Amino acid sequence: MKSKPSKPDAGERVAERSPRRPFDREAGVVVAKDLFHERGYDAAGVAELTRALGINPPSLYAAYGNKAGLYERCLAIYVAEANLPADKILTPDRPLSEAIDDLLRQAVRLYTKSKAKRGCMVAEGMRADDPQARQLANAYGDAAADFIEGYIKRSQPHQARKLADYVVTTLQGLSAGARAGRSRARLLAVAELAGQAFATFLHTPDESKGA
Amino acid sequence: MKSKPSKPDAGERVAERSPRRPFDREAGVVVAKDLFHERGYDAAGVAELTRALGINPPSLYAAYGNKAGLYERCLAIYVAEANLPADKILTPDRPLSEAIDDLLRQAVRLYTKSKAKRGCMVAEGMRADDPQARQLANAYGDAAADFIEGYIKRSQPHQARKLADYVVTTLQGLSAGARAGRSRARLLAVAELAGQAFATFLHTPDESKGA
DNA sequence: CTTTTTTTGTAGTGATCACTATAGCATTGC
DNA sequence: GCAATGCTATAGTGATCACTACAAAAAAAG
Repeated sequence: MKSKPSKPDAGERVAERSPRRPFDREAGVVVAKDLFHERGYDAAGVAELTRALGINPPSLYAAYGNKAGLYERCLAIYVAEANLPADKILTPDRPLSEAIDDLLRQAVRLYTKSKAKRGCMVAEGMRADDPQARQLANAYGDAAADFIEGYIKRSQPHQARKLADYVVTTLQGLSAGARAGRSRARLLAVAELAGQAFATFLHTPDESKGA
Repeated sequence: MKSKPSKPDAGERVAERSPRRPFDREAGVVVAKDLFHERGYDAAGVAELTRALGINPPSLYAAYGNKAGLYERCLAIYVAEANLPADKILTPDRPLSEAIDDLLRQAVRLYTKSKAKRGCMVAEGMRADDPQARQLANAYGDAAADFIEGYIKRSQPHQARKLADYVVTTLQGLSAGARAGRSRARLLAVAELAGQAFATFLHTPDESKGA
């Protein structure tokens, strides 16, 4: 993507002191993020986005490059907002099973916080029809999965991947359930079950036959 | 793979390459089902469908009503094909935890059987952007969830819903994982964990606070 | 045979998709 | 003030969406 070069050798004095603010780009990203979260990448059209931002299509493309560029920035602030602060939940000073249980519960609370914005924006973005959007979301999803695996590996180096896969799969299922309209209470019950299940995994050595 | 003639006295003459030959509706549904499964309802366009069926749009609409109507028939034969024969797996004569474990494992095998047709067609259809398609898929998804819940209720009448939610959530997570390209081995490991977790749920009384 | 019904192919419907060329307008440097 | 600059809105790009009017052609009915 391009940062901001308007011309190759034009004057470098580009409005650094009093930047005219035609429309707030950052605020626009927030609005677009909510719309992407609510409708999904594919269903959220450019016309709908520009209407929500109160701008016209050329302004969107001038500011963010294209639809995927705007989506990229939306994803960035979605994870930066730390709605599910994995680094705050998965801390080394608490028992592994307790941390994972907390992660799952807080995930459910996040996924069901808003009636409109259900589920995890990253997890849902990973299933977009547009390959570019999918790749963008996958990057964040993979990073989250690696983070979880790395955290588990501290306590359970042998089956960290398997356990991380279990957590990620559960999170994806919870996100799907939230998107399908399942109530917070029911999803919390599932998270609770998964959490206590995870605790039992740590007590059983490893009876899998592999694949 | 034509098993039943559409018309009793239509004769068996199946023109090989006639410019105007009637097309096999049943076979068309099978082809469309694969395409819907592979690309998803929204991404599978009518033009793509008609190209795959070797027909033109008017034939599709004359035969199936509209795109959603074709999708409905595809879903019907998808579940009728009994790729995941829940009624064969969840039988009353076997232990509950064993049956659930078997269900999860066979689900993973089904979801990862084809490289192109990943995941569960019903679960993925439940997240289509088109509300009609979503409703269609939801009908089958809810039926499956009710079936699982009813089966669990035989052995565990008190927490059947919670346990069924856990199983359904896990299935949705596995389908999402398969769709994301996660390997069969890793998903099978997750199914195994979820299966043994489910077994532990049956031994613990019920420490949940309910919803 | 002729007539009717069915079913196909050609072609095109308006709507919406992401995206942009162009020009108007406000701000900025001089 | 005056041109240069940058952002805006109007309007429209071709492509694709689901869907269909129409008529030729094949099969069925008489």
